[in-house]
Amino acid sequence: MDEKNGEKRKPSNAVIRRLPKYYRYLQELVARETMRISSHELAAALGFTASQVRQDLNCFGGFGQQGYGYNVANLRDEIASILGLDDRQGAVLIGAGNLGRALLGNFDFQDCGFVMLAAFDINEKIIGQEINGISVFPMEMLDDYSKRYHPAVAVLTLPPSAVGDIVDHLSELGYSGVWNFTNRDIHLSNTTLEVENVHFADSLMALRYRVK
Amino acid sequence: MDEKNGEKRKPSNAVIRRLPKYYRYLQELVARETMRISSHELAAALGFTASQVRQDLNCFGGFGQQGYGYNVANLRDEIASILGLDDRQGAVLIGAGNLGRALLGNFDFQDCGFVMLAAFDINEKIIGQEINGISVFPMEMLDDYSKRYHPAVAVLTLPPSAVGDIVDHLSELGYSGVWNFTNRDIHLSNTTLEVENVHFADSLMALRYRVK
DNA sequence: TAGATTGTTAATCGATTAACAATC
DNA sequence: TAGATTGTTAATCGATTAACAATC
Repeated sequence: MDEKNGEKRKPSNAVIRRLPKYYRYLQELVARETMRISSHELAAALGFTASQVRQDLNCFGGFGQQGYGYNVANLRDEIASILGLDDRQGAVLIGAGNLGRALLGNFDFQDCGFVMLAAFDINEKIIGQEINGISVFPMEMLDDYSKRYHPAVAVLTLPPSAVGDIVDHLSELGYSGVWNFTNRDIHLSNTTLEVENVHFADSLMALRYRVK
Repeated sequence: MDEKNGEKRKPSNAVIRRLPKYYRYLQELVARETMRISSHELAAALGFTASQVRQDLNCFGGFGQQGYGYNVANLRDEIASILGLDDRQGAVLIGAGNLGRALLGNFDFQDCGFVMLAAFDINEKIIGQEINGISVFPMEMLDDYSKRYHPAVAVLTLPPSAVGDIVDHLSELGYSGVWNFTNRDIHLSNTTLEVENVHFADSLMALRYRVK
């Protein structure tokens, strides 16, 4: 096979994490009706280097044209497709407290390639509510619901104390990813569950270090 | 001077971002009354390598002891001190919507070396409320308040459309950092303002890529 | 003392940057 | 065509890993 068929080299994590930034900026350019952009311009706007931009994009294919640059709308679409944003997967939210409700109310899951299907909570006062069109079901219904609708991803916005072994359980239920807002890192090697940790505290501590 | 006085080499960003993870885990160990830990154990718990752990820590000093390892409580304190968690700086929150209120209500700013002083909003219904002991003032009071109390950091939880040139203004007001939850990247080179971007969308898109 | 584990230097690996021929 | 800019290879830089003498 000799590593020549299909895509070039497997994109590193660093590359993947830059893709949303390209996407977001290209989206802006489309809105402003900009037609073309060079790797230099793109780099300048995002604080990267032109080399880096070209290297990044060439992990996935040659989207540019010599002497011209990149077609903005086309590149935006290509990156959307690489990330999977052109195809929506189901998601549920577990823990409809303040943060959970803030996400349900304000965050655009569709933009990120997901459809928010339902929320689950243990709090009687919250169960039965509808937030931005999403119903909050009792936690006991999670299993049945998951088996019926097969959501791909669970958003964990419950208190750290309530996490327990829910992650293993989600894996058993067939989830393929977890967006983890609980204040504990989840790193499993034994399952195929993809975990994306969002650590507010880590982020703020890094800022604390820098403002000393 | 020859780069031999004081700390060894300047810690890279990658190192800084691992410090909160060490800190968090050491905090747990202290709670469990574990006395000592080796670089191997620490590495295993966090998914790093022992070499990496020792390299990281030795950016700041030799906190261990041959044949023994590291004293848990001592190392925890050292890292807290490096991050600045042993000294609190003032912070204000700008935009007391859902996300802002979720942070005010649930997030422990003290743990991260800050004291939340006040919140600001333009919404009449929110102004005057008190959330977890923090008063919400009208946006117009931000300037006076900042000049009087000199908070170090502003937490930006306002809608992207409302951001405008607030960041430049904060810089003028003497802020030294911004914790940015608005969905636009802020990268300035001209000011000394430290910016920490929290990008939910980028994070979820990265997960979307991995669950394909 | 013998065993364990650090601090630190050297080797490796991977990611970023530079350079340039290809070509629109 | 001449100028611009890509795709890609090579060079550099930085971060991670390995190795081991120092030493508790």
